[in-house]
Amino acid sequence: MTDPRPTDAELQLLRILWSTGPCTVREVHRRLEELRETDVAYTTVLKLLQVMHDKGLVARDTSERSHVYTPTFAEEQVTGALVDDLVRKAFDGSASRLVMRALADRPTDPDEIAEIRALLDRLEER
Amino acid sequence: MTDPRPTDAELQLLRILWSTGPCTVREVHRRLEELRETDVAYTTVLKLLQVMHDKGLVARDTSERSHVYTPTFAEEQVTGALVDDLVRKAFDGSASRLVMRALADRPTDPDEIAEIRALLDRLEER
DNA sequence: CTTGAAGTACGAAGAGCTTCGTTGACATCG
DNA sequence: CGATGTCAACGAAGCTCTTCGTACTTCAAG
Repeated sequence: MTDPRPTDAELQLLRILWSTGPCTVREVHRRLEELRETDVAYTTVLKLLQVMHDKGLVARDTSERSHVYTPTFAEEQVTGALVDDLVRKAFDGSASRLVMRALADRPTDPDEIAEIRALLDRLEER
Repeated sequence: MTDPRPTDAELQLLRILWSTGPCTVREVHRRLEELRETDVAYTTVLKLLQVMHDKGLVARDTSERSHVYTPTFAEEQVTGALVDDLVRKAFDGSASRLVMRALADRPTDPDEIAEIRALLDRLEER
């Protein structure tokens, strides 16, 4: 199992793949350009996806001329790994310290607060 | 105001400065080597601190021959900026989504859960 | 005054990330 | 068939980050 921690540019493409489902390079490129304002060369996206394939971050179906790319890790796995990484490097391994910092000095929706409470309830049941 | 987002190596040094207080290069180097197992060249730490000074991450007192370095940002500011960054890049700007991910699939101390609840209470009072 | 220790400054190498141009294969339409 | 458009592959350039060696400065001890 490879390390499921993408770089920034890779994460951006993964987010497109997660939300859209399996895509050709052309589709990813189109979605990327409409997401950002700026232009991006087609070959930039192609190369990035090839690199991601080498790293094991995406699988590809080459049966058609236009290859189709799919994420190999679920979104929860990848974002979880990124959170782990930050917890380790910036919060001495304490996830709760990260949580406190994420909530402090930030307006948070009451509904979301309730949702977090519900999760805490579930956690305490073990 | 410069961007208070350090790289990984820079963060490691900042953490030493935050916990120990203003330090000379020599002191940071010693603390770093005892923190990690591996050896690090003295000039590596020196160069890193110089780069951090150029970026505005640390201030230095050059009145003595051994310069003394101090963080220019508080720990809360820097870790907060890192959290912001991750929230933006991986969670579509939703801090609560990051919180949920940080708590899911992770054994969390009951005391810490209580602490988070207390914070949520305080947040809701506004 | 000379020598050695401790310090700073500087340049450069190597790695990884991001971007893109060029090339060659392949299909499609006239 | 030949021109045109689409695609994958590849290499390379430019950037940042990290690491370290070398050279220069300063100070103190003999």
